[in-house]
Amino acid sequence: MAIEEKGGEERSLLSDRIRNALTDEIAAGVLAAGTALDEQQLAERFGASRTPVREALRQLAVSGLVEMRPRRGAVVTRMTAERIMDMFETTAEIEAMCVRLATYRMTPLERSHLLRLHDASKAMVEAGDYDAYDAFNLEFHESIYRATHNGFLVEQAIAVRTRLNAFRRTQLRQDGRIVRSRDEHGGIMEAISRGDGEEAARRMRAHMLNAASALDRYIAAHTSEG
Amino acid sequence: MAIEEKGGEERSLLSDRIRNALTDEIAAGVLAAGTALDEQQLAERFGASRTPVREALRQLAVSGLVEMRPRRGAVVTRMTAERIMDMFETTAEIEAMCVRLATYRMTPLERSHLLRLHDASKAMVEAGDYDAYDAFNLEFHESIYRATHNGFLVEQAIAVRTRLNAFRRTQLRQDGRIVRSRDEHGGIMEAISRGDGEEAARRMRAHMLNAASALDRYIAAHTSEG
DNA sequence: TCGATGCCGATTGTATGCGGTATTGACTAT
DNA sequence: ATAGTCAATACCGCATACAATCGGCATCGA
Repeated sequence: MAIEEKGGEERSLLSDRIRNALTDEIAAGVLAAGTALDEQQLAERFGASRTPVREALRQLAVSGLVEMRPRRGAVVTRMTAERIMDMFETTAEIEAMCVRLATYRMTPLERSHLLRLHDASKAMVEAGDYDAYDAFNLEFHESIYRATHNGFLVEQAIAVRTRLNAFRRTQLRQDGRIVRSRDEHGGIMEAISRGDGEEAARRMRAHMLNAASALDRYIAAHTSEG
Repeated sequence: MAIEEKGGEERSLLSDRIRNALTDEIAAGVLAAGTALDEQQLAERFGASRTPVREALRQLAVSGLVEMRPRRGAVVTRMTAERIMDMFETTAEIEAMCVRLATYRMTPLERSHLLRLHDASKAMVEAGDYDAYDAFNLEFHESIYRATHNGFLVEQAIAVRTRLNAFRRTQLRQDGRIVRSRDEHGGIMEAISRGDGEEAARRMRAHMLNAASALDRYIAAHTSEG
C-alpha cells in the first residue's frame, strides 16, 4: 500500500522532534542567545538519552542556530544587532528576487490564491490578531516563493526566513506596524497584478526594510538596560 | 586507513573530519547520486565507530547533500537535471544580488583587489590551466560577496555556491567556455568600475546562466540514463 | 602577593549493545 | 506461473558505558 504522506508524529525521529523543539524555543526567545546547552540536562528534559540530543545539536550547528566548540559544548548563537540587520537585508533581497521571478511565472491559480490570502488578512488586522496575521504572513510569503517554480530557491528562502523568525515577530508588535504591513502587501499585489516584476521587487524590498526599521527602533528602545 | 594521520587535523572532531571527507567525495562525484550510505560500512572505512558517522550523515542531511529516511538509512541526494538548473538559477540570482550591492559599497581597496585578480586570470586562460582558473574563480566571486559588507549574505552565498561546486567545475571544460568566462568577468568589472550596479547584476546573471547553458549542453552530451 | 603547576570534577567525544522496523526472499495457494 | 504472506535477516535508532579533554581550584614556590 502507499505510504501516507502526512507527517505522523509517531513516525518521526526523536532527534528530529528535539531539533524542532529547540529550533522553536530559540526562535521564540525562550532560549536566549548565549545560553549554554547542556546535553545531559536537555536529555533529561526531553526524557531521552544524550544521543538524539547530540544529533539535534549538531544539526542546529549546521543551520547556524547554535555554535559548537569542540569539547566545550553548544551555546545559542549570540546575535549582534549588526548581524540581525545583515539577516534582514539578505532576506529582503531574497524576497525581492522571489517576487520578481514569481510575477513573471505564476499561474492564474497561484495569483488568485495569493489575492484570496491577502483579502483574508484584512479581518486579522482589524481584529488586531497578531498570531493569525503572523501565520498568514508566513503563508503569503511562502506562496510567493513557490510561485517562482524553483524548488531549490523555495528551500533557501524558507531556510533564511526561518532563521529570522524570532525577530520578525517582535517587530509586528510595533505601533501600527501591522496595518502598514498589510498596506505594503497590497502595493506588492498591485504590482504583481500589473505584471511589473521589477516594481513588485522594489516594493517587497521596501516592505522588508520597513520591518527591519521597526525592529531597529524596537531594539534601540529596549537596549537601554544593556 | 584511518584518517587520523592527516597532519595537523588532530585537534578537530572525528565526526567533522568524516563529514568533510564525505562532502568532498560527494562533490567530486566519487559517491554518485543515489548511493546508499551504510553506517557500519562507512565506520569501517574511516576506522571509527558508527556514532561519528551518524553525526556526519545527519549534518549532511541538513545541508541537503544526503537524504535520510527514518529507519531506512541515508542516500546521496539524487539530483535531477531540473534541480541542478534550479540551483544554477538561484546561484545566478544571488550572485547578481551580491555584485549589485558590492558595486555600491566596495572600498577602493576592494575594487583594486578584484581588478588585480582579474588581471592575473589572463595568464591562466592563455595557459589553459583549468585548476588555477577554478581557484581564481572561487576567489573572484567570494571577493565580490565580501564586498557587500554583509556577513550573513557572504555565508549564504558561499553555502549555495559550495553545493554547486561539482557541477560548476565540469562546465569549465566545455570548449572555449573558459575564454568566454573571463570575457564576461571583464564586462562585469567594467560595469563595477562605472558604478553601475544594475548593469553589473545583469551581466553577472548572464554570466552564471551561460555557465548553466554550458553545463546543460554537457549533460545532454554525456547523459546515458533517463 | 602573584603566578604557575598539578589534581579533580564536569562534560563532551566515542564505542558498543539491544530492540524494532523494513526489506527481501522463499513458500504456498490460487 | 504468479501473487500474496510470512519469516528471516540486516540495518537503523536509541540507550548506556567508557575514555579523553577542558576548566577550575588549590597549593606551592618565587
